Order: sequence, then C-alpha cells, then structure tokens
Amino acid sequence: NFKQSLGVSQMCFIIHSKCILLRYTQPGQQVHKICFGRWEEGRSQDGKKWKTLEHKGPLFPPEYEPLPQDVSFYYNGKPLRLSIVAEEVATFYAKMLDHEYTSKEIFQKNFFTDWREEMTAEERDLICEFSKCDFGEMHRYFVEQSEKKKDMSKEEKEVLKEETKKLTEEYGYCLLDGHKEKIGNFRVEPPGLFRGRGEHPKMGKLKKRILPEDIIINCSNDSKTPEPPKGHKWKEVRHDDTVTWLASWVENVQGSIKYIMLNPSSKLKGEKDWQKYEIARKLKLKVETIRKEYERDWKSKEMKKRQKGVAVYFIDKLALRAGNEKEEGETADTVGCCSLRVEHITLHKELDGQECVVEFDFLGKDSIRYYNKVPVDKRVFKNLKLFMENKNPEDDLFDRINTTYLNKTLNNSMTGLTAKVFRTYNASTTLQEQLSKLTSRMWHAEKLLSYNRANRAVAILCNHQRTAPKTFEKSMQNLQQKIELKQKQLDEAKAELKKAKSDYRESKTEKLKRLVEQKEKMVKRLQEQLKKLQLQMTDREENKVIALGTSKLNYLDPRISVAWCKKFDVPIEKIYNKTQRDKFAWAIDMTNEDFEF
DNA sequence: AACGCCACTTAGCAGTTCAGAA
DNA sequence: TTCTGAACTGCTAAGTGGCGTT
Repeated sequence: NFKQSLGVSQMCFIIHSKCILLRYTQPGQQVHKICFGRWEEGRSQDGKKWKTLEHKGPLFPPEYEPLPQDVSFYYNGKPLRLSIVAEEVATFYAKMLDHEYTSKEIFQKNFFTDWREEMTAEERDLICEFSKCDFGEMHRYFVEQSEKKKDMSKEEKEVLKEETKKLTEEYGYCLLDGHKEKIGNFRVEPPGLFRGRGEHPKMGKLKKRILPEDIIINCSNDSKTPEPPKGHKWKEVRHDDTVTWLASWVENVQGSIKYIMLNPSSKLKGEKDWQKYEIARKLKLKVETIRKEYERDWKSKEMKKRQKGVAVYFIDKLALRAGNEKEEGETADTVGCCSLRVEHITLHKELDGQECVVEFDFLGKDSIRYYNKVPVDKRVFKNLKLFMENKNPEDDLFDRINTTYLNKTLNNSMTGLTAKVFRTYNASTTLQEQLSKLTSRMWHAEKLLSYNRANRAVAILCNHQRTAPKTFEKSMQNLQQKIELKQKQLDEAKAELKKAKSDYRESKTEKLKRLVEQKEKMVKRLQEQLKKLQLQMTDREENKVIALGTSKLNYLDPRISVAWCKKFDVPIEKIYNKTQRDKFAWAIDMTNEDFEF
C-alpha cells in the first residue's frame, strides 16, 4: 500500500546489524531512505570484540604443479631436472625474470642462498654459482601459459569465474554475533619470493608455504570449529574474544604475524573507523590549546621538551608520521618525524625570498620520498640549529625523544590523542575547508573536478604518491590531439555562424533565421565540449604522481563528503565506488547535509 | 626506560574489469 | 564490435601504538 500510494515500483529493505533502511525512489526524484534504529558508537568498554564468531578457516593456495617434461632448468648450459621442492622455488624466480627486481644483486643473493637451502644434498653440491643458472626456458613456459589463459574462450573464463565465486561464498564470510560479515583476506598468502619496497635488505628471500600446522584459528568455543584440510591439523584453536582476527600465522621472512580479518564493510571495522574520526573531531576542539602548549615548549629549559615541541609542530603542520624506531638492517632505511636524522634536513636562513626555510629530504613509509621546503617559525628554526649542533649527519635529530614519550604527552593533553590523529584531523579539516569554497552554481563536471582538487590538496599534504601510469605520456598526447581537433571544429563552426548571420542580415527569411540558431547551438555545444576536455587535461596532469585513494579511504571523514553530496545534489556514486560505499555505509546512513566535521 | 610482542591501520602496486571512443 | 585507458580489486608490505615483562 505504501508503495502504491507513493507511486513507487520498487522498494527495498537494507538490513545492517544496527539499523534497517527502507530505500525507494519516487519517479523523477532522488532516492529516499528511511532509517529505523541507528549505528552504535563506542561499543563495550571491557575490550570484548564479539560474543560469537564462526567461520570456515582460511583458504589455502593450490599445491605446486611440477613442470612438464619438456621444460627444464639449465645449469652450466645443460638441462637439469630438479627435485620437486627445489623446482618450485626455481619457478618463483623464473616467473619474475622480466621484473627489474631480479637484476638487483641483493635480490639474487638472497634468493640463491634460500634456494640452496631447499635443495637436496646432491643439488646443493652441483649448483654453486648463480651465474651458471638459466631460467630462460622456464620463464618462456610461464609467459606462454599466461598467454594461453588470456586467449581462453568466453565459456572457459565463465567457468573459472563461477568457481572463484563459489569459493568466495564458502570461505569469504563469517558469522560474527550472528551477523554474516565479509572477510577481508580469506586466502593464506601463497609462497613466493619476498619483494620489499625500496632498498630492502631481505628482497628475494623465500617466503615459505604456510601449512595448516602453522595456523592458529580463533573462533568462539560454542561454534563449529573450522575443518583443517585432510590429513592436517591446526597449530592451535583458541577462543579469544578480545581480538578481531579469525586466523593467524607467523611469516618466515620478517618473523611478523599475519592475520585473517574482517572486510572494512563490517560493523566491527566500521565502528572503529567512526571512532577514529570522532577522536579527530575532538582534536579539532582542543587543537588551539595544544598548539599553544607546544609553542611554549619551544622555550623550555628542558631539551627533551623543546624537541618534543618541535616534533609535534612538524607532525601538526606537515602531517609527518610519528616515526617509530626500526631494527637496523632488517628493513629499508626509512624514517618518520621522531626518527629523522640530521642528514634529512637542511636549514636556510633565507631561500627564494623567504626566511627560516627548512628543506626536508628523506624516505618515508614505503620508501616514498618526502621533499619539501617549508618556512618555519623563527623559534623553531633556532631550536633546529641547536639540535643539530655537534652532531654527525647520521645522528638522530630528536635524540632525546621517541614516539612512546611523544604519544604519552599527547595523551595527557587529550584522551585518545596520538601522533597519527593529527594526520586524520588535518586531512579532514583541509577537505572541509576546500569544499566550503565551492558554490552550487557550478555545473556537474566542475563540481566533481573541484572535489578532486580538494581531495588532491589532502593527498599532497599527506604525501600520497604513485608512479605515473606507464601510458601517461601517450594518453596525454592523445588528449592533446583531441583538444586540437575540437578547437578546429569550433573555429569552423564559428566561421559558419558568422556567415549565416551575414546571410540572414541580407535576406531575413525564416529559414536563414533557423540556420543562425542552429549554428549558435553548435558553437555553444562545441565550446562546452572543449572546456570539458581542457578540464580533463588539467585534472589528469595534476594527478600524474598523486594518489587520491589513500586519503579518501583512510583520512577523510566520509561524513564530510556525504554531506557535501547532499548539499550540492551530487549523487554519492560519483564520489564513492561500490567498495567505498560499503566501507562508509555507516556514514552514508547517518549523515545529513549540515554535518560539520 | 628498554624491550619484545601483538594487533590493527595505512600504503602502493599489479592484474583485471569496465566503459566509452573509434 | 573492437580497442584503449581508466577505474577497481586484491594483495601484502610497512607503518602506528598498546601492553606486559624485565
């Protein structure tokens, strides 16, 4: 009846764990949603993450398939049949042959050492020199295989797709507190060669195959325990409701623990995400006080306090990461704020007409370069000079402090405050500020472009980079050509319009009048198309090495975007794709247009 | 305070899919 | 219908920060 009275053909209930939405579209109008119930903030205080948890355990990668008889590894120019285990490891290398990783000495060395460990005694005796190894034939075989896969018929591809879908349905979900939730990564990581980022000392090492005997399962004790693969046992089955993971194992290269966890769309993750932004909003209310506090620290008698004051200033102003200390030689040499070394900054009393400029140049997370020249407060500049006195380039800039101390003092200023909150706070504030400058008079494409601009401002602040797409230059050229063509068309159309007008002036017939109107329309359309292309060009150029996704997914309070969409009548689908809409379901459900971060 | 361990978020890349242009 | 480039998805490495122990 409700449907009929509204003249709506379709209506659906969207059932979240803590709210139910009734969703429908009235003809010619926007989508309506009626919300019953709401998301819960905070959650229980006792550290319990769930009451019940049931799942099927992780999905293992397929077993190794030996090479066909006519494909072989060559040593010293002669074909050599390897033992299954050694052959498998060799294929890892062979598959990567055209990647530049394999040309690096450390990569080769690490691989060769670990490979020899997997060989039989005889193989180890024989295969002593890496330079005599030839993986060419194996490599060609794998290239061929992937070609074949590409050339498969539509039907065959369909069958494969169906199979993965079935596996996802079986293993991709769990039951948490009685609700079906998507799992983030339900597959055990397959064996292979470790590829670190940047100059990683462990690149090329063998990442071993994980067996059920390595895996700890976590589920509730009254649930059906996942079945290990035939002939195998789990390492342990535990029932720990203070953690959110479903399974874990220790990885052999770095000795770190890997987890199977829920998808960001889950209630558990969503509420945590929400909480994160609430803390950042709390910082917004206190940030002025906190800024005064660290400015006072710049003058402290205690060197430790001064260093802290300057470090927090960097974290706040430049959105630097905290910079935990890392084990030397175990990972790539990267730093964050607290681990900055003297060699990473250069002080300029004056630079390009600005006073007190600090030049930063260091590798941050994922070995992404941070390069920036920033004019700073005079007192900060003086302090930095002081911190650098009598130090070697490789000494710590902030030698009296570390992230634990810094976070402890931050927590004293505001409960829940840590270094990373500043990044969230500054990112979200920047987005909101930038968006508030926009007007509703813009046309659609312009609105979206402006949103991207705002997003980009944040990405630049957080130094989120990407390697320029391989096809960038070419696609840019193509676009340029299109623009030139459009320009030419426009010029022609304009000339035609002019002619039509003068014709009309000479003999004012109805037919010629219509022609003028027609040509005017044509010119207008072409102008719009040209403008659109030019916008696209700027957008793409500015986006060349900037990654927008990271900030969108991790730093920008989605409620800002949702509110903006509502206010300016932009469909949310233009801003967030399906995955993102799932992740931010909590925000989409509860935000109206006057939300303020 | 130093250390080691653990749990969780944040990050860029590569392969795949999709949509619009030719 | 085919081709091309962008968007999306999955993957897993690399951070942050808390806690208990010494």
